[in-house]
Formats: sequence, C-alpha cells, structure tokens
Amino acid sequence: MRVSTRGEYGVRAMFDLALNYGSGPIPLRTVAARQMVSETYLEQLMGALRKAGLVVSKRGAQGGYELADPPERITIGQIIRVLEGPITPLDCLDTDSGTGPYCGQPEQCVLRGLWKQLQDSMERVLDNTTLEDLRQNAIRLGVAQGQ
Amino acid sequence: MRVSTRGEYGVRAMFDLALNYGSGPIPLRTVAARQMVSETYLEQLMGALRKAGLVVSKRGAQGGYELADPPERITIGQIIRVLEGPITPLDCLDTDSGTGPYCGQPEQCVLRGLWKQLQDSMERVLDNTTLEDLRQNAIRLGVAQGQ
DNA sequence: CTCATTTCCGACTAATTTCGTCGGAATTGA
DNA sequence: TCAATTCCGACGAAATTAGTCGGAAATGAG
Repeated sequence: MRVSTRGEYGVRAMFDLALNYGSGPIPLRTVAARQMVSETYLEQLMGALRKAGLVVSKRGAQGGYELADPPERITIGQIIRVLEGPITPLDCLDTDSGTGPYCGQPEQCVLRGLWKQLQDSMERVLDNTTLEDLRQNAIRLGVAQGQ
Repeated sequence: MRVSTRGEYGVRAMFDLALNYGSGPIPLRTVAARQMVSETYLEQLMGALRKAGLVVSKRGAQGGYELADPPERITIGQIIRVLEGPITPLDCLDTDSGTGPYCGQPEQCVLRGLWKQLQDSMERVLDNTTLEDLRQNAIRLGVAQGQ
C-alpha cells in the first residue's frame, strides 16, 4: 500500500515546477538539488511525464522543464498514474486490464466491493488535489518563497 | 498502490472463516481449496494472523483455524496491517518508524499533508469494514451458502 | 563557430520484495 | 498407532524498485 519513489519524487518535482510556474523552463539540475533527489533518476521520471503531456521541455542551454498546464489544471492523480500506473489496490479492478484471474463472476465477488471502495477513496483524494492546492498550502506555510 | 497477494489472500481466507464462524476449526486445506490459493502459502499467512491474535488454531486431526473473535469485531484494517505492515502511502507518515529521511521539518512538508489525507482515506475504509459487513454482503448476494 | 548546457535515450545493474516451495517436527483425535 | 493437521525455518525464483552510465542531439551565449 505504498507509493514508490517514482510517485513520491515525481510529485515533488511537479510541485517544485508549480512553485516556479511562469518563470520559463527550469533545468532538472535545479529541481533535483532543491528536492534532494538524484538528477539522473529524475530524468527518467520527467521523460515519462513529458510523454504523458504533463510537462514540456526545452533542450540546450537555458533549457529545462515547465508545467504543460497551469497548476490548477494538473492533479496528483494524473502524476501518480503516469509514474505508477493505474490507481487500484487490485488488478482485477482495473477496467483497462480486464477481469482478474479468479474474478470470473465479478458480481459475485463480495471482496471486489471492498477493494472498489478503497480504490474510490484513494482516487477521490488524488484526483481532487491539484498542484495549485499544494502551492496555496505552501504559501500559507511560508515555504514557497525563494524557489 | 497495490495490495499484495499476502493481503489479498489473507482477507479472502479470513472472509472464508467468517462465513464458517461457529462451526469449529476449519482445516487450511479446505480454505485453500475454496479460495483457490496455495495451501502452503496460506500456512505462512495464517501463522502471522495467529501470532497477531486474529485467529486461533487447533493442531492434529479435526484441527484447523477459526476466528479468534466474532466477525463483527475483526476489521479488514487489522488483517492488512498484520500481513502488509502499516497502512501508509509513505514511510514518513508511519509514527512507529519515526520521521523519514528528508522530512526533518514535518510542519514545512506541504506534501506530507497530501499523503496524510490519502492515508486517512484508506484507513477510513479499511478500519470501518468488518468481516461481518462482508458476510452480510455475501448473504445478500446469495454466495454465502455451502461454505 | 564553438562551446557549455541541457534534454533525450536505451541499456545495464544491484538491492529488495514478492510469491511462493520444501522438508520435517510436533500435536491430536479416532 | 496412524492419519490429519498445524508449526517452523530455510530456501529459491521471479518481479519490481531504484537507480547508474555513456553518449547522442539540440540550443543559446559569446
């Protein structure tokens, strides 16, 4: 029931970009240093986020990454799904991957209801929190300046 | 963000025991066959659940496992915690294990609030669902008979 | 033009976790 | 006495996680 470092670092990097939204591309080196994560590892993650259309990049000198959309239009759920796959406690709930091995009769699967509830509650949090929400919290706590 | 087979199979086994609560000890062989999971693997899981006090066992012929308490007094959260450890998206939220590596200033950690919200929403579901709730659903769906 | 900066890409590796299996000892009721 | 059953610890294969590494390509500044 854990978020791996992919999700964790990815959200932190996106949060960092949100705090700096509007000031042009930010090099990964800077983000990695501020968030204290490996730059080469972040590179991997940002590649995925770029292909998913959540960030845009600019190569070369004065290049870097920035959010593809304003912070209020990017949710944590989007980020997590790109980096960790579908938000689901059990594969048999993931509609994309079809029914699971023993879930031949989903309507009879009492436990499916339980896991579905769990999934819904997770998605409710992650899909209703935007980077802007986090930015506002940062401002309120006074940790947004200087970045 | 997945429940591993430990949690999944464990919940299924406990659900099976709940459906049969009151009829004396049930041998693992029976539970494993009904739930279509490996018997030797289940053995491992039941050992943990027994040590945690969620089931009681009886060795030898006519032995087996039964719930240590009535189904309405055992929650899914209890089962998951025994088999998967603390319910927390990030280790830094787990009060037992102290603060995480970069969370030296938890009050400044904006993201901590997000992960805490996620944790709360997961625990709300898992700690408020009992085996009896599942049993009632099974009865309502007509899948409880014969077990 | 050149050069430092920076993204981009794919392959590789080490560590950890997951998902079990296996052999045998101990207990117990028939 | 014997079959059924839990109990226990060690073992192992496969998958996942968490990165590293080397180098190619692009680009702005001087």
